[in-house]
Amino acid sequence: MARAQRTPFVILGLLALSGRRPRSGYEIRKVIDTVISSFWHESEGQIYPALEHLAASGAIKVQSETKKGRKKTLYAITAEGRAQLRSWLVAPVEVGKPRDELILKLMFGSETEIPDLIRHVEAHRARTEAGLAQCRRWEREGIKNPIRYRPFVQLTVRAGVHLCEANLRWAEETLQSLAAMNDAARTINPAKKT
Amino acid sequence: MARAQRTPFVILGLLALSGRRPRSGYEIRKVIDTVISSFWHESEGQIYPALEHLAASGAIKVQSETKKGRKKTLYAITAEGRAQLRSWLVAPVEVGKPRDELILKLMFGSETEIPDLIRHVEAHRARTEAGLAQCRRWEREGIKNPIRYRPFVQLTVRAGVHLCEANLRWAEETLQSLAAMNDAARTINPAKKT
DNA sequence: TTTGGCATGTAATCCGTTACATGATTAG
DNA sequence: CTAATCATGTAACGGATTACATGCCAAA
Repeated sequence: MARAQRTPFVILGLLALSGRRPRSGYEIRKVIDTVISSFWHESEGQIYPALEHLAASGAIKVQSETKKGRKKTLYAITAEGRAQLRSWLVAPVEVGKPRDELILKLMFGSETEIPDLIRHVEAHRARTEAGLAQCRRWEREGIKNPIRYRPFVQLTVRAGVHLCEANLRWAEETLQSLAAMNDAARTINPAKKT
Repeated sequence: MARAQRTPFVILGLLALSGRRPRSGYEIRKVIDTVISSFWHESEGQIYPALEHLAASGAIKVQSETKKGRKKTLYAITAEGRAQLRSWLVAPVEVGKPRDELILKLMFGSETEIPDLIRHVEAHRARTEAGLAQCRRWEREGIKNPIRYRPFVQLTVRAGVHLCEANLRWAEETLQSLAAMNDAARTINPAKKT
């Protein structure tokens, strides 16, 4: 049996949150790679086939619209789709198998030069700082832009904050350890460049 | 172009760390789902094909061994394989696309009952506590079991500690928020069960 | 006028997953 | 004796990724 596919539920969830307003496939794509991009992604080529399949199964309904000669296919969630979404929401969370390439490369650190590892961790720190800044912005935005599902968005933003801060603390600690290891190595072999 | 495959490099890395001792496919599998399982996994069906491919390309060499009538195929890394490993190790880390189902379900929290969300977060907390306990054990083991690559393992263990602690803090905070939201909801609609 | 964003898709391919198959050995 | 572990694989399937294709509209 194959792994449970979650793309349809992401679509259902976003259509449910959008309330009575139907959305086009393009809009769903945009929402996925902006508002939920920090904890979820979908491949481009998955959205439209999933939309088609959901419409065929009755979980969403199509409302085509022609505005200014330009046709859009808009989708709205049905009662059936909402029921499907709920049964998925209450099902136990399937925890993802870990795949952390940075940690893997550190694990194999004895096979490479310390400065290379330092570069990797510095890049990680930079990415994390950007992520934390984004989370902070979202926290502030949430306060002055109240919406029905805002409290839940805040929960996810807080997760981002906690995780980014932990990553930052670890990065600092690791950078210090690596610097110390590098100094020790240079003491033994002074030919090495910093 | 397809996504860069990392299975061969994981194998190469583990063979490099094992020093002069060659390993069987079975041993590699065991190592993957024990010592690096907290930050990396490989599917069962990937190891043997990857091993075959690496042997064909010259990155590893086969050393068959027959011990007590039982044949084992042992592999050791070659100079060529070590060079391939190093060029991968110094290449920029490819950051994984996020897929956090728990956060996703929280995001859609307005479509379900608060107690269901609480169960999800509690399960997450339990998993995280187990992970943290494991990391603590590894930290202690590392101290009394010094090996060549131990400092690098410690770096990865520290990452686990930082991340687990952050997850725990977030879980506590979130559980409190959810409890408050649940109380508020029950005040409005007292028919709901706790 | 040309760039970029809106809008909807398709196709090839590869990665990864699960499940199954097979047999020997060792510990309880 | 039998259950677990050692040991090596294979096959099918499906999901995911990337890249490409197409065309309209608005703004610079």
